[in-house]
Amino acid sequence: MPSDVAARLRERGYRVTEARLRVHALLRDAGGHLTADEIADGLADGEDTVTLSSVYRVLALFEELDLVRSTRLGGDAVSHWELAHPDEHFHVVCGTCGDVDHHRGSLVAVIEEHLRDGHDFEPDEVTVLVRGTCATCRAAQR
Amino acid sequence: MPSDVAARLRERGYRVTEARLRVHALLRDAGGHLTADEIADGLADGEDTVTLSSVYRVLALFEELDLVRSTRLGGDAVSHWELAHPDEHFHVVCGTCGDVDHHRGSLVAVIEEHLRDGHDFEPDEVTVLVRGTCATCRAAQR
DNA sequence: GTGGCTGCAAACATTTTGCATAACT
DNA sequence: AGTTATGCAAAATGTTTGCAGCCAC
Repeated sequence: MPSDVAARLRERGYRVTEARLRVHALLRDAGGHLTADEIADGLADGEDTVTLSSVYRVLALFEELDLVRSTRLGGDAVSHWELAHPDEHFHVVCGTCGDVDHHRGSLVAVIEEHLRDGHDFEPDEVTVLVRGTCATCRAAQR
Repeated sequence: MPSDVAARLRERGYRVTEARLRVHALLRDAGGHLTADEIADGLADGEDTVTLSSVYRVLALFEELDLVRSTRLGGDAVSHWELAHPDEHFHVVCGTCGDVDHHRGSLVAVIEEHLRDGHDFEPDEVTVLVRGTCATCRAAQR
């Protein structure tokens, strides 16, 4: 079951190009959390390349189409990108090894409900980011 | 009851300077969420000024001393800064009027407990950011 | 007086943009 | 063929850094 980027693009009147397909494929294969730079590097395959600026343009389009999501892991200046999964999840980042985990939970729903009911605030987007130390790194420290 | 920045600085061997006192005072008076640029502007008082680079250096030091906290409100590239309050809270940002609210809750504690007990992950820092539309702006839309 | 702080300007890193060429439809 | 997307280079943005002089200690 190929994720149908092509169809999604055509459907919205955008062209199906090499660059777009390759960026999407790389994000899918890598399993998430690449920077624009890493994507450009990862696509530098001998002759064929995708420029950094094109990577940014592709990612901006994909975000508009809800195909990818950008996050700011770490206090960093850099954005990280991953394929958009419909199920809500939040990021757990280990500050030592840099590993990133996805956690699913009812948490986001709880926050939304609380704000909607208790504060008449309509939530659009809820971001939860946890930084700390993972089990493996903690074991190594001892 | 003056927030004793001076004492905190001396205690750690840092000097008590005009620039540091003024940055702290501005953050306290503004009640939070200023960018480095806004701080520099806010301190441009006739003759006396604090350079943008100094603002950044002061903020970096304050963050190390746990006097301030930086957050990335919005998908923005800019950092916002506020005095560090000991009680956990998270940010609720209205995308229409730009207003920022603080909410307190047991939520952060719940997340931490879940990760610690269920996943052997030691959380350092939990960031929760909600974007949406506030009551006032929703009323105006109708 | 001395060493840490500041201002200034220049460097840096990330992301965006203008324009001519290449490529999808 | 027509128009959109790409590459390249340059600009814009936010933040950091080197260095000489200044100020808190």
